[in-house]
Amino acid sequence: MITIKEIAKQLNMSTTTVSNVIHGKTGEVSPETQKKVQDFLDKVDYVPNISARNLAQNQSKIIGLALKARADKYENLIMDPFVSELIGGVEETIRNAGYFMMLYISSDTTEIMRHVSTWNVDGLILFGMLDDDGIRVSEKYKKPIVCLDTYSIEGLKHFTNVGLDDEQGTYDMVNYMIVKGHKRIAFLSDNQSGVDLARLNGYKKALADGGLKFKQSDFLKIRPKSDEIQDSLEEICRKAKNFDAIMCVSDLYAVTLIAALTDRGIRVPEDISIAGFDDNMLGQLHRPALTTVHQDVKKKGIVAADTLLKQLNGQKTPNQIKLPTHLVIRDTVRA
Amino acid sequence: MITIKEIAKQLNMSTTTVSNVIHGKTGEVSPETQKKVQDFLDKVDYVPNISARNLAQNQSKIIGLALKARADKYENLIMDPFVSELIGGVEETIRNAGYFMMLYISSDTTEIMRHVSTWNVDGLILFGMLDDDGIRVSEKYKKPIVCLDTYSIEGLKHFTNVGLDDEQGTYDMVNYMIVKGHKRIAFLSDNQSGVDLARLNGYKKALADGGLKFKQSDFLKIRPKSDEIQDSLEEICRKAKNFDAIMCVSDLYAVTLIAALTDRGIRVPEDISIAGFDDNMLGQLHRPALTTVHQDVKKKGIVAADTLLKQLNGQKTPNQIKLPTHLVIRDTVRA
DNA sequence: TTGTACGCGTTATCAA
DNA sequence: TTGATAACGCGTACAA
Repeated sequence: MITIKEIAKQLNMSTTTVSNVIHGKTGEVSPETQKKVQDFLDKVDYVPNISARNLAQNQSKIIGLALKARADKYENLIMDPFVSELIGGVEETIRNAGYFMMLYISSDTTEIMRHVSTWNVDGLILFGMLDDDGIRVSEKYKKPIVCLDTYSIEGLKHFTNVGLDDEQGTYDMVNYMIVKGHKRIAFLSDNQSGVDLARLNGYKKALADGGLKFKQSDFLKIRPKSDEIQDSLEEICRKAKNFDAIMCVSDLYAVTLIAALTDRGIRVPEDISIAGFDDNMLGQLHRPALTTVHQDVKKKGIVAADTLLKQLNGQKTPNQIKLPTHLVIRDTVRA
Repeated sequence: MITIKEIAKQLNMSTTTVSNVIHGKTGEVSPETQKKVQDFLDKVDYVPNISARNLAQNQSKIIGLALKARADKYENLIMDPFVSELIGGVEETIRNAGYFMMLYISSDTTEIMRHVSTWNVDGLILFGMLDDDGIRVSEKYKKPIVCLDTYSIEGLKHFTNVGLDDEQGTYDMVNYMIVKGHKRIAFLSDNQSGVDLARLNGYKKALADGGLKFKQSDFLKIRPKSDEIQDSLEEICRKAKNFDAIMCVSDLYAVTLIAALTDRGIRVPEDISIAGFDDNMLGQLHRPALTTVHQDVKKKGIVAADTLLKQLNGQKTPNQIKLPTHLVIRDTVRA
């Protein structure tokens, strides 16, 4: 691990000169010395010490990707194909821009913020924030933040959010179900806030526009914790008799539900139609192939990272970026 | 971002004292001053600057998780449930031990090593290394390394490898197939080195022990690149007629294959039996549920991180750690 | 028990 | 065109 100081000593020159060559400030140094340094550099393959650089420049070249895990979903979070696709998109974009990515998963916002400030992280991508988190974050942290799939959180409103046209997505799908003759359509999710709420609203709107009435019992709540999910599915499958179709809030839940239904002799789509949301490999590899709402998760990650990079360069970015969705009609909704 | 220096100034004492209190060196400082500092600390919530600390101590508290992506599989790598489960296990363990995780994905070993040395990473978890990578890595990097699923790579032999009893896993499954009356059994994979080779060997051994002969044509090669996979599957499905069963090297491939077979009217397990390897959600949610070899991927990540942490504490660790596998008999191998 | 002073590797300022 | 030197924030040996 050779240092600039050491190089300067061996070459009988000052650290400034070496540093200038390293940073390509060609105007500041004569061609001869330039070459001399460059040759030496090639020989010893010098690697800068980022800690020292960070200290001197008060920046870190780190972008933090903080995933807030709901306690009841932690085990699922990292397994969800959604998350890994997202990470893939973000990591690639960040790396290509010469930044580094630090991944932090926690259910404790305070902990996340401590982590971020010790490392003097240059920018932050936040996923899974809700309720009062926003205020605490924006109090502590004064650098660029991009949120992902975050709806109207007080205190985060002045940050850019990269999201999806969730409402339109479920609207289109439920509308499609109605057109195909389904009347009793349920909605399945594990909560009613944020993204899930938006998708629920799209579903309700489609019902209303189709002349159907939404009843509280049309909302099916799934409890994803591993010690509750079986009971939860049992209950949902019992209620399934009352419906022609179920709009699920994610592909994961759709596929999980279909498996549970199949185990109980209820056929999809003959007995009941099921649709998902995400269009990930879970549904693509499923047979019958899952009818679902497509979103480009990797793109979401790329756009989020790109937006943050723009902010880091001092550019303004819009308050909301909504990526489109489209229907992927396959085989789990009866035609 | 308050600094120790600033705190010392405001409290009219030296930085040493403040630093001592922060590090709990209670013997060095009187109870009164201790309390005074502590109170102040709580009020301003001081966060240490890690860059400065790293520089002073020549360590980073960072553990690098480097995933080497084969160029032909990059898009699949991050989507594979295997990787996200692994990341989950590693991240959690590292975080609980007070370390930080830096994730780096690349197909270029040199790039990975540059990254690692700039950050002065304290320890490294390496996944997906092969061939000559090992030598280059161990030349550049003199700190603890733990490899994951790495077989006998020259130059990495003196590092601990956390792996699986891959050979036993496929042996057990193929043996089970034979017991159930299958005779013409193929093996499907995308390469024949490392983990895949070990699993192939287990398969061959089971064939031999069952009195069956292995022919070169029993190896089915799948090409996972998105522009080749369809052709590849077409070819494999054509060959499938010649077999009673196919042992797939992963659940992902097993499920992919079953979907392709189903699309062509070939039924599993009635017409052909399929087994996977991994036991991830892909197979669990599949119907018919996938018969597969179980491995605990999250545990693998945890063990790898734990092993590295031990080495960081100066403990010796064994050269090889092999986690067990066991059969999960479900519905895709005909009884 | 407390304080002073220096080093870690880099960048930046300013003088030569 | 080059070189001294100060700063970044922290830890620590050593002096008081």
